[in-house]
Amino acid sequence: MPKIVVPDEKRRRRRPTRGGTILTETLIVETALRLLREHGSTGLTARRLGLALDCDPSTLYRYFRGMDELTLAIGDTLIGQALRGWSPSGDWRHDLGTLGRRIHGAYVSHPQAAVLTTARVTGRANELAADEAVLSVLRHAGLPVREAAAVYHAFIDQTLAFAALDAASLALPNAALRADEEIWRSTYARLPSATHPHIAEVAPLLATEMVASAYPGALELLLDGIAARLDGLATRG
Amino acid sequence: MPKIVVPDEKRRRRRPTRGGTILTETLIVETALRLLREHGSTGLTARRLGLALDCDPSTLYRYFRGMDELTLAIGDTLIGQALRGWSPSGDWRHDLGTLGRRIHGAYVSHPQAAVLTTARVTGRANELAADEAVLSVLRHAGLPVREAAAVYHAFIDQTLAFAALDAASLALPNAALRADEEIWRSTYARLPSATHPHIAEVAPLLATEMVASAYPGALELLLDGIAARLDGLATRG
DNA sequence: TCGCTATGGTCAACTGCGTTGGCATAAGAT
DNA sequence: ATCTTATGCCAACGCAGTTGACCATAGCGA
Repeated sequence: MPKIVVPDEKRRRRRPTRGGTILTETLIVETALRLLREHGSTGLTARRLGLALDCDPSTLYRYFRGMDELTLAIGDTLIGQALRGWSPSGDWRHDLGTLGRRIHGAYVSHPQAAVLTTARVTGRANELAADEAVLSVLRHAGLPVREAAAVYHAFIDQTLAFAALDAASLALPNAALRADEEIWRSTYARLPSATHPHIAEVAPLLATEMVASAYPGALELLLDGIAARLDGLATRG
Repeated sequence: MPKIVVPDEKRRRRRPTRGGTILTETLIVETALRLLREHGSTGLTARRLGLALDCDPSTLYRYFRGMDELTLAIGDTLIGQALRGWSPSGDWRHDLGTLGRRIHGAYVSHPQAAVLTTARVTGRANELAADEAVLSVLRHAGLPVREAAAVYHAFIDQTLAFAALDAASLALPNAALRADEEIWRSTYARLPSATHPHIAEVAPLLATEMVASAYPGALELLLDGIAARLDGLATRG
């Protein structure tokens, strides 16, 4: 068994599969993303991936140590998509806002994949680049190391937390989604005001309110907080 | 197979299992919580649950339509634990803070279970009670219906989002946890300052910073925001 | 007290999952 | 042309959720 997995760059012999396709790490990841989109966050299986790539499932173990490592590669690809083409403008507020929205957006636009990876640390190239970018913006804005660390933590966790939550509800398997919608219709929308007066009162409003993400608002609040902290530093010394 | 599942209150004939235990919905849920704690968030299986309860896995289908419905019941139990013994003090800021910390705390104290349920709508009794409580606090604080709906959305999503993220990292399967820690040690802590200067600079700080949750701070920010909105309402009319 | 019936527990089986060890073969070096 | 070995394939293992058929018995009406 392949205890050793050859990294993509080091591969020399690219032998085509039974069906003629030539495998690549990126081809595998992209196909995995497609399967996730098509079949939901539990729909990525080694067998299905093998079928889609027209290769044996076990072949995948030549490229990744297991499904977990494939998951990490998928996560890093998402971060890569978020950063593609970005460069700092020099305005910290604008840059942080853009980074946050881009990362959140990349995850949310692949909700089924995001569910699998938001809470993981990949340590791969794109993740490192993103962290470096955020920290760089904070330091150039004038935050001392200690404050930069704290703010970095809040910023990245809030971004990932909302990404995870938003992605999770977008990515529910169809059955669960229908179940949740059904609960909304059959339970929340019909609650008698005798027992649940306040829910009954806002139910119609929530129907439109709850579909949008609360992230943009929360992000602005956070940026306000950072601005206040920077003001404090400037006036005090 | 049992298309019809008899709700717990309606059960009449409580026949003991092969091993003598008498099944209950709550006994099943509590055993499930124990299994989740002991075996991680993927460690709850029908077979294992049957083993722990000394009954056949298929028996569980007499109580829940499937593992998904059991999951929802587990989620509602968590919310129930969060609210147990709580009653409003009348001070909206204190009450909202307490509700947020209790809900976040209940999920985080059962991280493996939280991972499965944070993004689900159960529509069961405890969830409804929690929603009603939050909305009630907001309305009594003086927020008009429309604002209450928006703030409710931000509040509950932020609480759940951080709960989901914090729980997810606490609940990683041991293998993944070790993998992530290893990445931290082998990659982040050793990044050369030539390529990633800002990460290298804060790496020692982050080691202590990243273990704590960013939720309490984020919650206070949100409460500040609500306070400001209430001030605006008071002075303007 | 007796029997009927529906509840609720059990058994065996199906499909699909990740993963592994052994094997075959073609790509690339010589 | 030949050799090595990287890389793909095959068969199999154990475990998952779920289902249908079967059976024991609790609790009811007589």
